[in-house]
Amino acid sequence: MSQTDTGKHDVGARRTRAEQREVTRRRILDAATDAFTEHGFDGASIDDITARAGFSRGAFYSNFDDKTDLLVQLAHRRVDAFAEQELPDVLELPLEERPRAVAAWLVRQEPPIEMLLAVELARLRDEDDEVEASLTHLLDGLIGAVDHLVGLQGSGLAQLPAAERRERVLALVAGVTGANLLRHLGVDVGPRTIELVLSGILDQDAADRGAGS
Amino acid sequence: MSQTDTGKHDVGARRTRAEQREVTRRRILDAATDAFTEHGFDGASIDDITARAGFSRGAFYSNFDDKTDLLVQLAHRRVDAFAEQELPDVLELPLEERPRAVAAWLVRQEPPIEMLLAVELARLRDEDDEVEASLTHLLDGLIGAVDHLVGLQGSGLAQLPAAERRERVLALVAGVTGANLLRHLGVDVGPRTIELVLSGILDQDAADRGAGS
Amino acid sequence: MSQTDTGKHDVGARRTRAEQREVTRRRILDAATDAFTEHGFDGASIDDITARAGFSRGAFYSNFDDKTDLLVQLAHRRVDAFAEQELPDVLELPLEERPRAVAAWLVRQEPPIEMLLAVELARLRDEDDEVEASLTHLLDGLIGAVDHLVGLQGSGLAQLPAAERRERVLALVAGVTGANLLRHLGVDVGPRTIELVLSGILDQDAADRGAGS
Amino acid sequence: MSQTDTGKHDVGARRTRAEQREVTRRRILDAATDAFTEHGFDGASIDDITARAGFSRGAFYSNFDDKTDLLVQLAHRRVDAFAEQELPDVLELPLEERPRAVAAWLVRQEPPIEMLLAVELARLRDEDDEVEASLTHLLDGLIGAVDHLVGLQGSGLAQLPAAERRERVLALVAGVTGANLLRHLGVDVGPRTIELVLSGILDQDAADRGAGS
DNA sequence: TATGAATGAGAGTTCATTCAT
DNA sequence: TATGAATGAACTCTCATTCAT
Repeated sequence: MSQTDTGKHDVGARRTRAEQREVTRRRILDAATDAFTEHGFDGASIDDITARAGFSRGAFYSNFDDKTDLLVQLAHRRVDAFAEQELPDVLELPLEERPRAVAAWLVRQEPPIEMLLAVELARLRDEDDEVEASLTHLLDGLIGAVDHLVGLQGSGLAQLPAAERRERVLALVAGVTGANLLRHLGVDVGPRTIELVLSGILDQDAADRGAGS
Repeated sequence: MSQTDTGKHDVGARRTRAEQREVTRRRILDAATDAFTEHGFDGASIDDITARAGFSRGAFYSNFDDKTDLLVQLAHRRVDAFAEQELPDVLELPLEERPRAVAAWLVRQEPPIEMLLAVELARLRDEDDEVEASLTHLLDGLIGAVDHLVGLQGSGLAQLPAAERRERVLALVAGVTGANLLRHLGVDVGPRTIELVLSGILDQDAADRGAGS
Repeated sequence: MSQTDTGKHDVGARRTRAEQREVTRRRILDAATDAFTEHGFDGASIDDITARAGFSRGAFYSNFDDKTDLLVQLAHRRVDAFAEQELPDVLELPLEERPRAVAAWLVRQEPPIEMLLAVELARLRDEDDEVEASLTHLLDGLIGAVDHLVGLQGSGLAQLPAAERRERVLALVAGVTGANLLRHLGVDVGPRTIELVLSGILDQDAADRGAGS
Repeated sequence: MSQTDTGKHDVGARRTRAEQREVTRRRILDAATDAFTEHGFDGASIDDITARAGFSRGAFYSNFDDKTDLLVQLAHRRVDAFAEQELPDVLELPLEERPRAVAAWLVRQEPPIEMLLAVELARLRDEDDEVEASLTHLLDGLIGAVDHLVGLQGSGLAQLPAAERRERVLALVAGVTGANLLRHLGVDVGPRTIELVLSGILDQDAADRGAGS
């Protein structure tokens, strides 16, 4: 959005400026993550967010267009972070242990703020095209990352027809999303629960049976 | 959504005061369901809700303590409605068709507003004991209904140890919840996806494998 | 203040309509006195008042035009009660004891709600002619009663010129009003304080000196 | 709330902001004085007050916590103003002229809003500790100022025992307060009335008589 | 006469946003 | 870039009042 780069006088001071700006942006985004988790998008005020970050409200408007822009930037950032992280090296494990390994990895993805952001983006999408794009980007990023993970399985599922494979991926995302939501609500959901969800989907036999129906 | 005519002078039925009050309450609750789905709890104003219901703002405060009370009442009502409805008669079906039948039933549970209400209740629970109780009631109701459904399977899962059975139930709730959330976000999730989630959990073999690990 | 006697259909004594109405009015006026003392005119709601009286808000509008009317009626009632009560028989006392007797009597006039009512009436007088009349009536009643009391002194002050006598009366009213106000505010004002105020005004010598200046 | 100035660029035009803020505060307090006098505390709306001051409603909340805070600040300000002003130099006058001089000074203390503020503070004192403190401060300030004035008399009253002196002071405050209240209600109370009240209290003979009883 | 559901104006307050500094 | 005073729209909630019962 606001890339600025007013680079006219490229002295040494300029890089410091850009760096400082980046630090400010990051601190506000971090504070926003906390505030949104705690009070929701509407419930978190700009004042609350900037105060957490140690700034006045003015700093916010020097770095973001408005509150919606903050949401969009935050969503982008979360997708990028999600996509960039290390995936578990499941290929080295025997087939029957893979679900557990994937489950453990997914559970580690906390806090599950992505979906809360997504819900807000969905609410605002009619008012702003950029929001719509951002929501799509967020969902595609999540689904794509899981799809990539499934592709690593090396056998069976990797060779499923595209449509069936997408069903599997969506089922995985749904299961993990739901489990995270339940945890967010205070329900005691352990890795075992997620394993249960995953094992059925990843299992070749179940897959066959499902594909056959 | 189902705007009963505002005809105050009903044809034949003269309503008692209590009945009229109940009608008003129900229409406001219906309107709130729509408004919350569309704009979220914070985003939906009392004015919006009462206008949808065909009343003035004051009618709301004549029937509810405040906005939080509305949320609590709505949650109760949804749980009750969920618990009271007909469960699919899966026992008449062959084993392999049961997941699909259950999936179809679960998909029918629209709109999937329960979890959105739950998220708001979770946000408010620290400020109000009644909210905390309401959230617990809501979750227990959902989990209990699914548990009851699982008990109807008549074989296999019904005889699992309590702990394992609870894991299965939570996994089912997580899967369906997540799928509904994805649909809410505009992702094209069909019954087939939910079947995939369910079949693995309900499947006896997968169950054995899961329990054995 | 709670007369209770919930028995709406009286067993023995069947009251006439007019009597019942008068009872309702009186209970509401009593409740209003308490509520105004506690929360002020604006701060006391019709609901609060009627609930204290054991009625619903509808009973209020069956007996009074509106809230302003209640204020007017209450003011009238207080003046009447003030005027009707027994005045202290100061003539039997020696001159130097009279101030104390009058002070004791004045202190007994609690709660000092008349002036609080007067302040509200003064605020509303521009909007309603009846209010203006009511305020005049209230003040004339108070001043008149004190004037009458002064007249009882039998000597000295009773024969002062009208203008000077009015000054004396106003000074008395001011002193007592102020003392009551201070008590209302929690200041520890005893009868001795009021005696001090009165003795100077009632005292013939002080009067002469005052008139001579 | 008390963000001490960032004090970075501390030398040039930097006072403007703090000064401007102070101007705004003062104008709102002035407007509030008028509005409260006219409509009372409950009757004066924030909108009315800020509009009189030439600001928008938001300016109010930028300078005060809430309406109660405004009341508290206003009370403090009035006490300070009262305490800081010049007292009449009564020592230069002959004894018998002192009451009149004091009366004239007291009458000059307009508008007599202090007691109206006090009544509101008394109403709110149970809900807020700061209000309680403010009420005490207000009353102590008024009583203290009058006590100081009495001390200036130089003879007689200045040497009374503490208890008796306090009675005298309270009597003075009561008299003046009551007279101001009557004026507020539209009663024609002149300086002569106040003189009457005061002369009796300040008078040495009356004092003796009072002390002797 | 008394009830209480419903009305709707208006209050206090919050908060995203602007802009002079 | 960052500050924070000021704006003003929008919100929740209160309450005097009406009216069908």
